[in-house]
Amino acid sequence: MLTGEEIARACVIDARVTRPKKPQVLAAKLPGKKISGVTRRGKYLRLELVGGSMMVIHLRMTGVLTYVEKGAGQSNWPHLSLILEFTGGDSLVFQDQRRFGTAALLTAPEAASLFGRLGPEPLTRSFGAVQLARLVRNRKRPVKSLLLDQGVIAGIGNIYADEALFRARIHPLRDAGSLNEAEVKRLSGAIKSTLRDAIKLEGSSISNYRSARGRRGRFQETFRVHRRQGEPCPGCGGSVEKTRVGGRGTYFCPVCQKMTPG
DNA sequence: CGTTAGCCCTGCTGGC
DNA sequence: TGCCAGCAGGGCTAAC
Repeated sequence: MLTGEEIARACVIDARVTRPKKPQVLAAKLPGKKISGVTRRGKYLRLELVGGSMMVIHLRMTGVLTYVEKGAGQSNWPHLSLILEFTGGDSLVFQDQRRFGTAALLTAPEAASLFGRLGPEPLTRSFGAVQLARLVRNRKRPVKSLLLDQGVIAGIGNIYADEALFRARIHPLRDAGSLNEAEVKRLSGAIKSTLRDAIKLEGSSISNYRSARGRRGRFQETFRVHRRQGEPCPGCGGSVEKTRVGGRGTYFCPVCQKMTPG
């Protein structure tokens, strides 16, 4: 249980994890801090600390956080980036194969500034067709790059954008502003159902992702188009195609996901 | 307002 | 079998 733990020591194993800030700051400032809560905003994991500051962790693609209980025994941890040791003897281990992940200690105003730049949370009750319609209105850019823009909607990654657009039967290159009312409604529902299903299956373990309890996710077993280039579309049996949108690999069914409104 | 390119990084894949 | 180029992607900056 992270909430209530007091940090005894912060060991930065790989200095790249704190970029662009200096790694010494964590080791100097974290000891003695108590965790008052654990929350998520977009793709950021937040350890809220008593006093208002915040430890903000972003796993990117290959980061893995593991909660290790006291007396769990020795374990070999490849790609170690950071270890937080708690006064009770438990610890939190951050591994990251590709070293893209980050951990930062932010003051309350710094955190407010970072999270204030993020768009709304798609899984909240207030997010729906009405709010999505406002976000796409007059936006002349591919709907997929809009979905990936964290300042527009928070938390949608490449996998989930592809899968949500397929579920909504919308071509990833459609101009966001060209979506009609029915399409906006389908897309808002598809975003929610895709994210909910992924959470239920504990995420997508394409390579090394593991939950905090060390388990692999299973959402990748249910991908309908993502990374399925050349395979049959589950909707029509046609061939799934691949293209690039905003520099990201993009998978879709050209039959089910039309460029024309409908 | 918007785009693309490049950077960061390492492990896997495919071609020869 | 072994080598090497290319790919994967989230967030950021720079250039346009």
